[in-house]
Amino acid sequence: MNGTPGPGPAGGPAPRRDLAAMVVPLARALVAAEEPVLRAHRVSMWGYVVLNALAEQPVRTQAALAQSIGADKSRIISVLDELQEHGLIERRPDPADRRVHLLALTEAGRRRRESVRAAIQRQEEERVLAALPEADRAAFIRALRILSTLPPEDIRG
Amino acid sequence: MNGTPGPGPAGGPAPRRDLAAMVVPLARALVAAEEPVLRAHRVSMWGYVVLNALAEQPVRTQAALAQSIGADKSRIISVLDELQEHGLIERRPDPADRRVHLLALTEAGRRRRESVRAAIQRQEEERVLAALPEADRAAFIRALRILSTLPPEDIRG
DNA sequence: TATTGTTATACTCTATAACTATA
DNA sequence: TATAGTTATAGAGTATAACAATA
Repeated sequence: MNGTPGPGPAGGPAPRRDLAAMVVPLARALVAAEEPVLRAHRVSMWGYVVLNALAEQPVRTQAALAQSIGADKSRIISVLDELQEHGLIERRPDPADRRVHLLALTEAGRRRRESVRAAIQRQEEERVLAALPEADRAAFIRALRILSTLPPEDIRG
Repeated sequence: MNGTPGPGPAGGPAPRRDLAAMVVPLARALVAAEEPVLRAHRVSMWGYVVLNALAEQPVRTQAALAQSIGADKSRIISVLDELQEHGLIERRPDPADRRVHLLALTEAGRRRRESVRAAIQRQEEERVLAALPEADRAAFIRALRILSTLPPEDIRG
């Protein structure tokens, strides 16, 4: 309700809520906001995560892909199955080691990812970033970029 | 690895990852960082959320409390049981309406919440905010404060 | 009949552990 | 024997629905 909640006139360090207490609800809201967009584009949340991962770092084995998105290797299998059925990725056995499946985006996959991304980011600009003082937007995104790529160990201690 | 990933020289709007793709991993890392602190203070994550909620808006019914923290009323019951066992909150039947239980922090609860909060925020200053350019820190917190209190409907559309 | 707190049930995710095929 | 991918099982967390007491 008010801008500076909390302790009285005594002063002291300006009180703030814990970062987690602010970031977690924001994360939930952002994910919820993506859901209708993803549905409209016929892609699941994990499917979109995988499309992004493959677009950012072209080829990899399934285990490496899983690790890069913080998932278990068993968890992404149904996701890959579905993406493949829809023609968005290719899975081809590696001639050099027939145990591994080489992963690659198809052209359709690349296009799909682009249109989902455009729709999501447009919504973010209009509904999220627009709520911020214009002078703070760049700093906010800069901070997010830094913190989201910080190794979790650095944060845990 | 590099500051400005992505598309080549063509230009266009500076590419960025989706906000959700940055905020979700950050949220996970922040929660993971709180866990050892909470364990050391013998409070569960949900317990701490409840202590904070009660400290910020003193008295309320269980249903209202649940709603204020985005949980189902059935989900907080075991949490309240445990906090009460530990003497951190009081649950007293409302004389005016004997269906409702009036909730209140005990003095021990208030103190416990304060020490957990101090420990968590100290860690956040040292490990998270310290990673940001100093000029960006205030803007980052300002932005979080605004966005985390934005009604989810405003974000979803 | 509607509402508060509670308990019981079901469902969704996720992690773990077995299994196969290659190496 | 060790590893990549897959499948099956089990566990945690959450939501939904039924219940008793009170209004």
